[in-house]
Amino acid sequence: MSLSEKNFAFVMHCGEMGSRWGFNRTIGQMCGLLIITKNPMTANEIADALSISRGNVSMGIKELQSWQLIRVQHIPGDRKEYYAPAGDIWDMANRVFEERKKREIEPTLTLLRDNLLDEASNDDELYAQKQMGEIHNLLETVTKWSSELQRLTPEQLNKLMKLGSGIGKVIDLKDKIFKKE
Amino acid sequence: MSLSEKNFAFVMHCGEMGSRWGFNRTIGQMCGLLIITKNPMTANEIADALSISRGNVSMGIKELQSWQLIRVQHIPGDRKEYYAPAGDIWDMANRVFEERKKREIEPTLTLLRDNLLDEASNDDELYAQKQMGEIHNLLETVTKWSSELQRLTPEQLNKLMKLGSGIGKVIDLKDKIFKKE
DNA sequence: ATTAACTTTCAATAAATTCAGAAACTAATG
DNA sequence: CATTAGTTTCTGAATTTATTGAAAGTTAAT
Repeated sequence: MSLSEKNFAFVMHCGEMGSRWGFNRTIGQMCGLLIITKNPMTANEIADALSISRGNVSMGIKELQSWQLIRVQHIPGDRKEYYAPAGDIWDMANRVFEERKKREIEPTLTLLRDNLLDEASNDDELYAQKQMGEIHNLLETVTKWSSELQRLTPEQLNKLMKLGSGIGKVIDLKDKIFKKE
Repeated sequence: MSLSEKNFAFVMHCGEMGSRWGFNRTIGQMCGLLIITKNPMTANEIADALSISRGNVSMGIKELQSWQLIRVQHIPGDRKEYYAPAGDIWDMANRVFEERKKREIEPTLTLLRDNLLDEASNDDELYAQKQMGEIHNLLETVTKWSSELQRLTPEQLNKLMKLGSGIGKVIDLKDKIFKKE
């Protein structure tokens, strides 16, 4: 079974975006392919569909599993492993987001925390620490926020978004309520 | 003037994170360096501080300017260009975020919009389109949300965050209000 | 108009990443 | 336990990306 032109274009696009999203081209393609393919696929089918080596597929599978983006399925009486996306689009996006947070934010937070523990011993260090403090705050805020948001279902999120002229209003809203109650 | 050990560690860390944040090692280092250095620096000072070539610094500057992360300053009676961060940490983070949205989300949105215009001509395409539709929704939501959030000052954001046990509550809040008013 | 101070560009090279394909491994089957 | 169907690991080649340093470009002062 080979891909329609449009579906193929999508898969190739996923490849091009792959590295921006945190993995590499092949892995991006594999991910896109599995998402738009109704039935789980074997490693060989993936290799054929994308014209890449079997070994490469194996590596890619390992990587996608480490991101928790795909899962293995077995078909009774068949020894092959079948791969499918792990969860719906929303789930997958959350996982990517989570993983990227781990890679892009957490290491820096750790370093900054350490660094901020020590006293600054001169003017340059004082200024540097001030700036690092700012970054630290920012990253903590982003982290907290994203975990709040991830708790919401897409529906809740949509609701929230439709609040009107911006989330800023919500703050006023909240103030109003606290006055009333 | 050379960096203290701690500041140097920070700059090197920025380098290591550089590629994760969307640029490369050198550019990450340059960005970190300029952020923690109180006074604007010349290209040569940057090259010295990081032990990289003058040409490389020039490239890096161009790139950082394209991200709108640094700006040039002139000192009267001095022909050299002095570089400094453009804005505070919050501003810079917003710019990085904005730029990454442009690179990581917008191209996909464009492709998906195109792809979703056509009728699916068979079962496989139908399923694929359903999935692409999901991705499209997700990305639109993320895009809208992030622009809402970026309008807020850090203070507003903090206020919002302190709403208590999660932003989810705000939705209930909103429902309550609509009943009342 | 020439020089000096500085910046940018670009071709050559170095370094890192990706990938195919072969070899090694694992587990089910007879 | 030997065979076979399947998966994983590894190596070096190819590709891509980053970096240098020299040459070209720019600008301001003399």
